[in-house]
Formats: sequence, structure tokens, C-alpha cells
Amino acid sequence: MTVHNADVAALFYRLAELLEIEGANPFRVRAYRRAAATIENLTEPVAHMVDRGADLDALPGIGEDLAGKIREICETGRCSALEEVEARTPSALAALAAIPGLGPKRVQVLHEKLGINSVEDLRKAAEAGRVRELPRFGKAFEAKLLAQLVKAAPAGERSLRLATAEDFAGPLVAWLKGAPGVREVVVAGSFRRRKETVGDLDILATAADGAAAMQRFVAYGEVAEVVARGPTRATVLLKGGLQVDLRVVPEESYGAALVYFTGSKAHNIALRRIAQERGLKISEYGVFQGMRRIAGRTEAQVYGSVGLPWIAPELREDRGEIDAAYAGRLPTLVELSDIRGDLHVHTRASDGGSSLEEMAAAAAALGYEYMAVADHSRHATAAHGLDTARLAAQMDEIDRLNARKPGVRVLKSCEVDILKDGRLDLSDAILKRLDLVVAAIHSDFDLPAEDQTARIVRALESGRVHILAHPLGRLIGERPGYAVDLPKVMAVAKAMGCLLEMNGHPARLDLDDVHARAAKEMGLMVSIASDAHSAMGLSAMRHGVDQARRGWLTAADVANTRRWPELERILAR
DNA sequence: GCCGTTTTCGGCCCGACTGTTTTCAGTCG
Repeated sequence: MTVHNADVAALFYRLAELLEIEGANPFRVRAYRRAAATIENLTEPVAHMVDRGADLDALPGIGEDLAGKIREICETGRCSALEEVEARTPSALAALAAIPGLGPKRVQVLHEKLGINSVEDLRKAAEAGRVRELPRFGKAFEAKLLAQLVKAAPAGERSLRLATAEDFAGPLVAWLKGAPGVREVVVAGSFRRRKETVGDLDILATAADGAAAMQRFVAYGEVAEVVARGPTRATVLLKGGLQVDLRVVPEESYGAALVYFTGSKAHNIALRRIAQERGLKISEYGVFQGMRRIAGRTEAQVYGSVGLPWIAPELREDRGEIDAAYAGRLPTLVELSDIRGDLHVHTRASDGGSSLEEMAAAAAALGYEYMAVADHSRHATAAHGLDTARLAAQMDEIDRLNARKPGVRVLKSCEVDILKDGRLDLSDAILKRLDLVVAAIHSDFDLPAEDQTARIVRALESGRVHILAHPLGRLIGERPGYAVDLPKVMAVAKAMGCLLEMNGHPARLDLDDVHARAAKEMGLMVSIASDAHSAMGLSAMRHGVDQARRGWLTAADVANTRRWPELERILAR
């Protein structure tokens, strides 16, 4: 039995949820949530740590008690503490607390006074007018609740791919900038931290007159519903269901508000605690010593007030960035401008939409030094994959193109399928002639983890593979990755001198941030690639860079920040 | 439940908005 980090985290989140409804000490509840987040962000399966007897209570937010619970979960698959709580408090109550406007306190009252145990119970009680009679509920609240209950989809659970969120954010920001007196408009929150998915948009604006900005905000054509509206803060739902929060602050608070609104929540809590230790108070209005504001106009000032350098938004997840900042060991994160080439693009020869010449021209226009054409191999029939003859012909075509000096060095590659048994889809003879081989799984996603791991390991051990493409195999919002022991795959990749791909396709972002960081920590180099299927698609590189930054990668950790001669040496291993 | 160059006990981030209230609890971010 394999217990995944996500499993352990889910149990702790559920425990926190139910304890909260029971009215447990809120700091105890927070402790479970913090522990869950710590485990989610671990770069190694916590079950492995248990196996080798690692010191679990050295992990942030995990002490003797939680270490014991983690061991229990990993060894038995059960959590007796959760079972005890579930015996008292039905798990279904957690679903009630997920309804907007309902929190743990009200759910507890509903449960105790009206015997409500499910969403259906609640609907009946509200329709019968029994909810309004409870203290501090009232008629208006009951009506609001009923409106929430008839909505088919549980709002708030939906999250968008980052690139999709950008499509919503761009026009809205432009609209807000048209409000009189508005200076800055910036999307903060998880969007600014470049999380792979975002649940809502948090927009920060500075304006002399907040009311005008609010007016403009709620008048936006895409607004379906105004959820809340005050003088400095408003929440709306757009027609597609996306929630957007706008906060307006004066200019002297811009930096503090940006820190606050960018989060993450855990990062903010850690930061505010440090301020507290120093006799300071950090809020969205500034850093205060008593009544006196000592910082707030810029983010750098806010961090500086507690003795820290500015921390890049992508790092603000309470994953050790504050300690690193204090120690002067913050990574200088890789930037899009560091990228010298793309090592995974497609052409019309397989499933791309642009010709070889068009792809080369687009890469040259981006100032790239090199670009590897990695069309699919024959096994990927739906993608019109290349067989030996067609690949050989493409290689000749690339030779002819390079002879014409297209402004970029076009590298010969292939995204070769890893077959079900771990063999590569094309023969050694043809693969040897390529500048680099990109290998990937495109079939048999549902193998047991052991077989999937063995399959990939065999492919890497062939010695032919330079880059393992989209190692998780997930499509965000569509399907999870295949079951695989990635730490093992990574260890083999390291031993074989293979690179791991950070695929920037908006649906992939694969590696994810956590595993990218794990790769870095074990000295395994990453190749950030667009996986472009058209000339336009080359721009997906920036999404890969975003996730690489969230994984703490520097230019040194990324192979395709190197000039060609050095990259050639890396590929030669 | 965690944690400690003030502490092994007593703390644990801070403020806006709503709906119910006449001073505030609950929820949210």
C-alpha cells in the first residue's frame, strides 16, 4: 500500500474542518491545516520518510503528536483521531461549511438546533422557514442561503488554469484603469504568485477616490452578481462564475496592500508574526510601530522593515522562503530573458500547425539561439507520428534549412513514445543520428505505479534519452498524472544524465513546482520547453518559466539557459 | 497542536463587509 502525500494532507484537512465545526481551539485547527500544507509541499513522499525513520517533527508545523499521526496513516492507512471525530460529527457537515456564507459556527448551530446533517436537510429547513428563527440568522440570511442552494454547481470549488485566468484578467484590468483617479491596477493573489490554477482574481488598485473605482468595477459588463460592496473592497461574480475581489487603497499603502493581497495566507501569517516579534504590526495599510507608519509604499519597504530582502511572489508559499531570505540564500530565479532556446516543439510533420520554416522563423524572432524539432514518433498515430523514413527525411530537411542560415540553430530531435514495455518507439540506429531525444508517455496511462515506474526507468536506462518530457503526464483540470514513483524516476534520470522537462503548455505545466524543486535539490537539471504546436505556441515558454520560478529554479538549474556549445556538452553527458 | 536570542506555558495575523444588531459575531481573504 502506498500512501501519497496528498492522502495524508487530505486526512488532516478533513480533520481540521470537522474540528472547526466542533468548535475546537482555532489554533489547533490551524495546526492541522499547516501540517497538511507542509506535507503537500514535501519533495519526498512522507511515507518514504517514515520508512527510513526520518525525523518527522523537524518539519515545520509538525511536532510529536502530528508525527505520530503521520506514522499511523502511512503504516495503517487510517487515522484513528479522524475516526473518533467522525463518530461525533458527521463528515457531511463539511460540505455545508463549503457553502458561501456558511462557516463552522453556523454549521454547528444548524446541526445542534435543527438536527441538520446534509445539504438536503438544510434546504428543507430553509424552505420551511426554520432557519430564520435561529439567533443571528434572520430572514435575509435564509433567503441568501436558499439562493446559494439552488445554484447547481457549488461555487468556489471551481478553479481555472492560470492561462485561462489571464484571459479574464486582461480586459478587466484595462477596464479598471479607465476609472478616474485610478493609478495602479494589479492582479495579486495566487495569480501573481503564478499558481498553476487560480480560484478567483484578487485585484488591487490605488486611487485617490476609491468610490469611483468601485463604481467602475461593479459596472463592468461581465459582472453577473455583486456579492459584497463597501468603500474599499468589493466582490463580484463574473458571468462565467469566476469570483473577483477588488481592493482599493491609498498610494502610501500600495506596497503593504500588495504584500497582503498577494499572499499566500501562510506567507502573510509568517511575515506578520515576525513583525510582531519586533514590536511592529503589518496590515494592508502599512507597517506600524504603535500608531506610526514606518513603511508601506513599496513591497521592498515592507520586507525591509523586518530585515528581509524583497521576496519574489512565486516563492511566497511559506515553503522556507522567509528563512532563506534571512540567511541571504534566496535563489536568483530564472527569467524568461535567460532562455536561449526551446528544446521541444512540433511542426506540421506530426500534429503541429506550422511548417519547419515557420517555427524556425518564429524562434529566431524570439532571439533564440537554438530550437529542437521534436515531432511525435510513429506510435502516436493520432498525432501522425513519424516513422524512421519520415524522420530521416525531416533530418535532411533540417540540414537544408540550417544551410540557409535561418537565424537559429535547428536541432534534430523527436518526441519518441515510450512503449508499454519501456522500449522506445524508434530504433537506436535512427535515434543515434539525432541531436537529442525527447521521450514521453502517451499511452497506457493506467498501469499500476510499479509497472509505470519500471517502464520509464527502462526507457531512461536505454541511454538514448536526453529529456523526459512532461514527467507527470497530467492535464490540469482534465486528468491526473499517471501513477508513478517519480523520486525513483528522478534518481535514474540523474544517474543517466537525463534532463527533466518543465513543459510550459498551459494544460500541462509538467513538472509541477514541487517536483521541479525536488529536481533542483538533487542536482537534476531541467529543460523548460513550450511544447509548441504552432509558431504562436512558442510563447508558452513563459508559463514554464513561471512554474520553474515557483520551484526555486535559477538559470543555472535550467539547461536551455546555456549557450549551444555548453548545452551540447550537457547533452553529450 | 506547535513553538521559544524575552517564554517549556501562554501565546498563536489583521482588517473589511454583512446581517444582525444598538456593540458585534461570523465569514472571508
